[in-house]
Amino acid sequence: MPKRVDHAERRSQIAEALVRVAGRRGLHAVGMRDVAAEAGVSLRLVQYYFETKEKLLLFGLEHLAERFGERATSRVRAAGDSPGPRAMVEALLMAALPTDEESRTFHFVYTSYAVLAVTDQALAAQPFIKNPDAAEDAVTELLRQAREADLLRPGVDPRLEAAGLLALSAGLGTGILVGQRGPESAAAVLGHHLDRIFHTPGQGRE
Amino acid sequence: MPKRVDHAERRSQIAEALVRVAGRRGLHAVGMRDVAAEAGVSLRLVQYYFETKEKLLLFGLEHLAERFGERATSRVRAAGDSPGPRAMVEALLMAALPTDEESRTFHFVYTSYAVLAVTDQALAAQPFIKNPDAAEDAVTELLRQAREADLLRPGVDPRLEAAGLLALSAGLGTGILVGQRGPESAAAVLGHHLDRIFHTPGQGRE
DNA sequence: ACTTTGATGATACAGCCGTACCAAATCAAT
DNA sequence: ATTGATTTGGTACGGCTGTATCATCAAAGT
Repeated sequence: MPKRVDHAERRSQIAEALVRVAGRRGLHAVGMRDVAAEAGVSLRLVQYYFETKEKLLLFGLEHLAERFGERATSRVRAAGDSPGPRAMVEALLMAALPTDEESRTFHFVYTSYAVLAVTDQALAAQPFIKNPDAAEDAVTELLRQAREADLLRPGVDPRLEAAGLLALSAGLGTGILVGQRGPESAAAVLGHHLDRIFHTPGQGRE
Repeated sequence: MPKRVDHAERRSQIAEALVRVAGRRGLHAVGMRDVAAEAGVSLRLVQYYFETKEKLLLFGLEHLAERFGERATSRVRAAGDSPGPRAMVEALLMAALPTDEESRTFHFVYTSYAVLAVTDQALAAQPFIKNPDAAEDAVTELLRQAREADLLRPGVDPRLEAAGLLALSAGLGTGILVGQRGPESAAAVLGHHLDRIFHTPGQGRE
C-alpha cells in the first residue's frame, strides 16, 4: 500500500498547533487556516485529518488534557524519589497554576474550552466532568493516605478538603490569568492551606 | 426640541439584552443582530447607541459588574437588619455562586468576559483587576472587624483568608457551571471553610 | 514498472459577520 | 407647523469563516 504516515502523530502535531495559536490569540479567534499555518501544513491537510472543525476542537481538548496529565505526573516525579503525600498534592496543585508560559497556555485554553462547553453539548459530554472528578479522587486518595500515616491535622475531611483545594487552585489560576494576582501570591495562599491541612514535619504546631 | 429619550436607560436596556443572549448562547456567539432582536429594536439602533461592537461589549461588562454589585448588596441586606460579619461574608460569597438562573448567567457571561480579556487589552484594562481587588478588600475588612469582635479562630490572617475564600468561591462557581458539582456541594465546601475561620456562636468547638 | 492508495495543494463557494450609507418615518417641544 | 432628535428599514460592501471540489504528487505492493 502507499505512503505510510503515523496518523496519530500527525493529528497530535496539528492539535498542538491549535493549542499554541489558541494560547496566543484566544480559542474563540482560532480558525482552521490559523491552525494550518501554525502547523506549517495546508488547510486541506487539516481537513484531511479532522474532517470538521468541531472534531478538531474535540481532539484538541483531549490532547490538551493528556498533555497536562503528563506534565502533572512529571512534576510529581520531580518532587523526589518517593515524595510524601504533601509534596505530591503540592506538586499537583502547583502544576495547575499558570506560572510559566506552558502552564499559562494550558490554563487559558482549558478555561476557554470550559466556557465553550457550557453551551456546546458535544464538548461538555466527556472531559469537563470526568477529568476534574478524577483529579478530585486522586487528591482525596492522597489525603486519605496521609491521614493513615498521621500526617494530617485532626478533624480533616479528605473529600471536602480535596474539593476545596482544587477549586481554590482553579480560582487562583484564573486570578493569575487575568492579572489580578501574581504567581507568588497564589502560591502563598495555596501553601497556607496546605500548612493548614498537613502537619509540619518537624514541629507539632506552626 | 425633538423627542427626549434617556440615553443611559436605552443603553442599559440594550446591554441587558446583550447579557441575556450571551447567557443563552455564549458571549462568543453574540452578534449585533442578535442583540437587536433580543432588545426588540432594529440593528441600526444598536449602532446608534453603540457605534461599534467593541464599545457595546465594553459597556455590557460594566453593566454586568454593576448589576452584580447591586445583587450582592441586596443579598447582604437580606441577611438581616444588622448581620454579623460571618453572615455578610457568607452572603457575599454565596451571591457569587451560580445557583439560580440569574447568578448562573452572571457567572457564565462574566467568565466569558474574563477569557476574552486575556487577549483583549481594551477589556482587561479596568474591571478584571479593580473589581476583584475591591471584593478582596471588602472581605478582608470584614474579617478584620470580625477578629476585633473576637469572632475568629486564633491565628487567622484576614488578607490571606479573604484571597482564599474568593478564589475558592470562583473555582466552585465554575465547577457548578460546567456541571461537575452541584450547588449544594459547593455550598458545603464554602460553609466548611467559613466554619473553619469563624467561631461557631454557641460553642467553642465544632 | 505501474497502478492503486494515501497525502497534498490550490481554488471556489455560500454564508455570516460588523459596518456603513441612504431615505423615510415618528414624535416632542418650540 | 416647523424643527431636530430619534427610530426604523433596506441594502450593500468587504472580509472572514467552514466546507467542498478538483487536480496533482508521492510512495508501496502485485
